[in-house]
Amino acid sequence: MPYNNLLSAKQSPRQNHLLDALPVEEFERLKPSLELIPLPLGWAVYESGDKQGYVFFPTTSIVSLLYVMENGASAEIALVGNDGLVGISLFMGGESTTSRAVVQSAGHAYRLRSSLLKKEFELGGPLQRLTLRYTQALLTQMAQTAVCNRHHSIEQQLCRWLLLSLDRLPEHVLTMTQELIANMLGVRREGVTEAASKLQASGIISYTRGKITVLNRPKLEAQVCECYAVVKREYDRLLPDAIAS
Amino acid sequence: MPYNNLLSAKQSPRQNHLLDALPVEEFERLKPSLELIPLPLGWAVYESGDKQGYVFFPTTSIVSLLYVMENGASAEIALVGNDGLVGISLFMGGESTTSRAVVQSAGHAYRLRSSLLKKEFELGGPLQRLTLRYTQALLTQMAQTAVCNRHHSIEQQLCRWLLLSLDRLPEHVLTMTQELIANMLGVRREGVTEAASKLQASGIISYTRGKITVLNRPKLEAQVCECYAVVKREYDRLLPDAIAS
DNA sequence: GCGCGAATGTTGGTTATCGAACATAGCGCT
DNA sequence: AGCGCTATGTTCGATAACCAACATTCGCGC
Repeated sequence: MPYNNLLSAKQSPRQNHLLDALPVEEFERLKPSLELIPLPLGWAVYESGDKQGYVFFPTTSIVSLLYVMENGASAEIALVGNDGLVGISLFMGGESTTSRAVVQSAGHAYRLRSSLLKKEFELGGPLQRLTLRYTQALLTQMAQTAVCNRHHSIEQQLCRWLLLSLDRLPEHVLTMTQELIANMLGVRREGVTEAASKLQASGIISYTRGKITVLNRPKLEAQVCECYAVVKREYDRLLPDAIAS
Repeated sequence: MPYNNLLSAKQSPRQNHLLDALPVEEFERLKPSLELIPLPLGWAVYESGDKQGYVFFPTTSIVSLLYVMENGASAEIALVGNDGLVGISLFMGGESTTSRAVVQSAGHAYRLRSSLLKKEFELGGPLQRLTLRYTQALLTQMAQTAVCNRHHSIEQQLCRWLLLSLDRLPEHVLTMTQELIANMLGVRREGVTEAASKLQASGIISYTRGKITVLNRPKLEAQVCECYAVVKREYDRLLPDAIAS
């Protein structure tokens, strides 16, 4: 049963930057098939190797792309929020990926049948241009994740992760336990506890069980490694129309 | 001045798997513009932020995509050899990337004017399909690099790196100092020395100044972390026609 | 065949992160 | 209001990789 928000797609702008950046004509073609659905925390949008029937354009949710190792340990590859879409392998031609996509922050997303997006993509128009540019931005995020994993401390990585998440949320508050953050970053929970308490001591964040509030974003940005800015600049460069408010 | 190898393009197969996988018609369109040129060791095919006039299809060379940090430290993001092409940002729409591309193993590559590739890409035919699938494979490699950087020891990463390089070379010999490998992996040279001497002690490799010979590939494969196989499987899955001999 | 420079080997001390085990405390539920 | 679960805090030793300085040795060019 479709939601009645369905009809209001595009009514409130900035729901999803990719959709917003589509010219009216293209958007109108997709609109009847876009369904706004809730994404519950922890839901696996897809598993490694899954063929996906739908792609998702998050509005208020954040989806984490992560790889789960044979021994169960995991590492986040990239974050997708209202700046992008989940399911690029559809139009990249692979139909599936080696990573999982898990809802990291509950919220909503527009769902679209894969076949429809693929058809629109193959027209070679604005949607193709946008999704490919988005994919390049995602690529940069992955590359920088690799760099950050190699060279930076847990504290710096936590800062990067907080900022990336914050940019994709309407609030300054993250609903997220330290345990979950540790899974994302691929480190131990204790490491996150230590880093988080330092940030709290500096007055940059405050947290209680499962809720993290960013109190002083400028200070957070002063503390983060270069990786955050590199990724942000690249998103801004590649998707200006999808970002300029 | 074009090389006379130019005329012999496609005469010796398996030079570059992407080019080889193109249907005759598409290949014939590009053929007159493909120039086989030497890529000298250490040459920067492009720098971070460069707009690229050419794309490169390596035949016997390997190009390393790496990010150089503000403090000069670096980390490899991915390897490109005769399985792919250097310069995907061209058709992804960004025209440039945040990473550098450096020749890691000297050899040759076909060079093609960016404008020509872009034109062919925009036709939406087999070349688009192939390059996008290749990009997804590259994406998997990047993701797995991030995972490996997070979770695996220097020795495991060295094994992965050796195998990835080996797969892209005609020989079982790598011309590469430990210092350079350390730069690629983003670790200290001493760490590589230690890992390499362990591998040598096990009879898996042997090396003298700047030359590494893989003596026992099965043993090397038994030692490597899962990251190698994940990447290899994904390349095989996404580009079967470009790989089946 | 010699020597210089580059590549490799070695050492001791330092740090970040891990791993495991356990202590405390806040939230939500009844 | 209190209980219990779950989130967070803390400790210990172990380890992998770092950093810096130095020793050795190979191979290329003269």
